Amino acid sequence: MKTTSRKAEIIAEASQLFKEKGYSAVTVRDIAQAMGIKAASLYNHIESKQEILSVLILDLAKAFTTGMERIQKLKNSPLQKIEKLIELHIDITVNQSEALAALNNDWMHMSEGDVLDFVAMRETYEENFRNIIKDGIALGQIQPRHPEVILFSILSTLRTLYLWYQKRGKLDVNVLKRDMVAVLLRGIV
Amino acid sequence: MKTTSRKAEIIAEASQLFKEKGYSAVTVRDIAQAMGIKAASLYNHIESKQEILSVLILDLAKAFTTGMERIQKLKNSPLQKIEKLIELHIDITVNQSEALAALNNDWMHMSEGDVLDFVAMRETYEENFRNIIKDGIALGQIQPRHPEVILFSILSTLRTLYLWYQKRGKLDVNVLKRDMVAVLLRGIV
DNA sequence: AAATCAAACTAACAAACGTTAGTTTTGTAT
DNA sequence: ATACAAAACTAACGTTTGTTAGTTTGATTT
Repeated sequence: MKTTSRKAEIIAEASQLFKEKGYSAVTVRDIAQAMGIKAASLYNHIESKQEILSVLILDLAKAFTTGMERIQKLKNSPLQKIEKLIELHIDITVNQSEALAALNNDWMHMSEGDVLDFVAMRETYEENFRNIIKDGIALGQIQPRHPEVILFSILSTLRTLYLWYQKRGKLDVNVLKRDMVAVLLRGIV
Repeated sequence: MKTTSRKAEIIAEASQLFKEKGYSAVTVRDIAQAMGIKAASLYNHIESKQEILSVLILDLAKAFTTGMERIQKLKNSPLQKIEKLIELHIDITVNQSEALAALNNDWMHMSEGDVLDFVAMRETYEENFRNIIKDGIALGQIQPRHPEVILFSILSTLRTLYLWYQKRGKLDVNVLKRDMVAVLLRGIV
């Protein structure tokens, strides 16, 4: 009863190394050693080192896109949608912090075509997020500040959450969601 | 009348490349080409590729430490000190965005000793920031939420500001400061 | 017992890496 | 003109890189 394919194991092991040292500083021999095999053996399962990176990043990008599409369809207010988006990021962070590191730091090392796909998905995601913020401002639910500053402030916090979660003793996810929503939406004063 | 040393020019050029591709993906031949010289010629001015990275990161870390020490001595309230810290980060971002990228992403590629120095400086900085937040909570100036969540939320936004500043048409610095202070301290609702 | 198949292995490759040694060029001061 | 120092050059080095080719191992199926 094999539950995970060998390829998936390799990708999981590689993602941890990528998170620690970055894609370019990790060699295929590092990955092989972490698996307890020789470097050449990896190529029975993967096409290239770059393929590992692309699988990691593009799968995760799709998860964000899917989540955004689901939330957009809800009959909620803009503010409630932003709460859902914060929860989406936290859920993904908790389950995929290694892939998140690669997505944040190493996307430019994918093949040219994959980079184009990724950047397009990213821009669409940000555009959708920005529109929800603008809707909230139009409805008077959100303060009339530059939407770009609001978007950036929320997204940068959520995107680097993976660096803190785990270092600080893996806080309870529900407590984290509640506190993050409070701080990001209502400030600290 | 030489105004900048050749070494400083190399470090400036390298920092731009590091920002785009990361330290490990940039070769000394890349740096040399950007300077219009051969790779070996670099070594008339620098000791190693790693030295460039360490100069970039440790100089910047010292700027943060110095700024923190100056602000701590002020006779201001905790909230006013946090405002000053936000302004400190923005000033540094505007003037040194390339070095900030290296500090955020490539500090682990310095020599072992330099990494230890850097991590110690970083922890001290965060500890001082956290204490200011705690003072604000004790005084009732800041809402009684987990200080760690507040610290993380503010710092992660400020640390990744370099990714947005410039992409979004180089906003006016004073406008940026005002908006960032408003969003980070008073939220968006 | 024979055949199959996934997954490991050894050996080697050409290219790219950071760095060194020694030499030549270039501009400035004597 | 000569001397000097800064800064470039050519040539090469030993390693490490990602990857390929062909072979062996070990378990499962026929």
